[in-house]
Amino acid sequence: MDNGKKLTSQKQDFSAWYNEIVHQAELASHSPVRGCMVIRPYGYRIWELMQGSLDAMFKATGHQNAYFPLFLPKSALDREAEHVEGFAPETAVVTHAGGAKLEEPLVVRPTSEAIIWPIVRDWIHSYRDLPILLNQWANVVRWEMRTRPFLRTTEFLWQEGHTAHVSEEEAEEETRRMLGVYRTFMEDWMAMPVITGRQTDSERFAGGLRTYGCEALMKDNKALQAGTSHNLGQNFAQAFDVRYQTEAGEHVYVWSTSWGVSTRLIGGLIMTHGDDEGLILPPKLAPYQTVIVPIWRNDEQRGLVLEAAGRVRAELEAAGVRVHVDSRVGVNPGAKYYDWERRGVPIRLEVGPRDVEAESVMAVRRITPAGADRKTQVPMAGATEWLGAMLVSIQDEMFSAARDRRDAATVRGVEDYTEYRNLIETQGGFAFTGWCGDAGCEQQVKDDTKSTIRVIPDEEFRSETAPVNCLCGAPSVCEVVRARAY
RNA sequence: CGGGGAGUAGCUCAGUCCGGCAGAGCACUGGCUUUGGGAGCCAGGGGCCGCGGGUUCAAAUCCCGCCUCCCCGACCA
Repeated sequence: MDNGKKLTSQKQDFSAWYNEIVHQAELASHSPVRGCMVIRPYGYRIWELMQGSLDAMFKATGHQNAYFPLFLPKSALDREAEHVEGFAPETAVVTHAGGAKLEEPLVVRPTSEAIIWPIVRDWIHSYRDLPILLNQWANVVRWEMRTRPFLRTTEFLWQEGHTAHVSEEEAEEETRRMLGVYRTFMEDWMAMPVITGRQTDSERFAGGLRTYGCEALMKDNKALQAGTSHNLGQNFAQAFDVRYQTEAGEHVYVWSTSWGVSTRLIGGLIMTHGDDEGLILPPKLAPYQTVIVPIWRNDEQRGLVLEAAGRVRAELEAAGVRVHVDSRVGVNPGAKYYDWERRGVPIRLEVGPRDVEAESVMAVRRITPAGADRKTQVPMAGATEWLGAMLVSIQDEMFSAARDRRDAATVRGVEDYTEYRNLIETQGGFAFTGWCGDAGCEQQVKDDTKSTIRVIPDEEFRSETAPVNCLCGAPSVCEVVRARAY
């Protein structure tokens, strides 16, 4: 399963630590194709669990799944000027197919607005056809210069929501609603706290009106944009002539939105919770919420222990717990412990002859640091209730720990530029500062410190007293969150 | 595209300076003994030494050309 080596220290080289976890926890493999990734079954199972809960939330907010073509005619992408300018440098283009040169090149979708709206426009005639609330689970391709497993890959899996509305207010409401859905998912399922807010114009979706995002802070104090929600205004409706007839009989353009999260979230999960022993998964997204490791010395004990393990498993399964019995022969219990710790399983249950005798199981929580007293003896009779409650508790503890770490790495009220630069270069983290609103100033700080304005935070995240000045000394027009980011 | 590094077994690499049978650890296969924190012994399998050319009796090693990957920057969900 692995090469038996300890992980490197995350303090020394977070990037190497991250890559080792990805490989040792069997989440992904390198692809022979540049910058692409192979998601292995264990990693894909995490994605499936993410898909499941997100999809349920999309359905609960009235959305329906659909599927649209992988290829965009180049002319369609060209329809929205800012959109094509934003995405053209990173598109892959098919020029030949069927043994001949194509009359019109096809662009492998970097996002699907340019294929969805030319199609969906024919579904919309009247105000009674609106809103259109669609979601697509798909892969997209963006030819980025630099790639990292899950965080930035040439090809990635995601969901993209696309909606059309009768008014700007409705579109804005939808944009904000889905940002909220993302936040709920990230915090309640991933146990990853985020700051929500609006992006500055320089970070806005190409062709959109307003972009909102969720920003998380990784363990190395770098920010990760975990999801975005865009109010596209009428830009795409105009580009693709998507109109409807109002009650009064006028033909007017729809207001559209789009929003997406990707397999990048798996990277966020790793970098929010992992430690030197490997991955740590929140119970709600763990392929196995518990793994039972049977321990025996001879065939007789093996029979007894496996029988007891089987009973515990059956009871847990009946209670809806995702459980696995690691009954591999010829692998020592210790080796199994390391395997499942590396793969982030929240609770390990050990069942040996002594436990069978005492009618109990030995439970070990992944989030408790290695040490003498981390094992808890749990009576077999109440094991299912104990474990169910413990999974809930672990989910909460993980969120609290991540939020505390994020808050501890957050600084407010910095106005002096030297102090800011020093902060970013030494400890990193989120810095709440003022901003003059000038894009030139934003760019200057970026060039200078490699840090960017991550988000203009929503009200609940703002400081009690608004900053007076921007880092440049000019009066601040709004508070912003700055950080170095992935 | 600029700066640096590396291509040898599934993985991590040694061997290259100074040419002479293709190597180690881990992983894998079989056998026996083991199993409460990464088991031991024995026996095996596995190679286009990145690619092409050149020098030489002889090239992983020297020479020429090419390709690829990784790291740091510029781009980004």
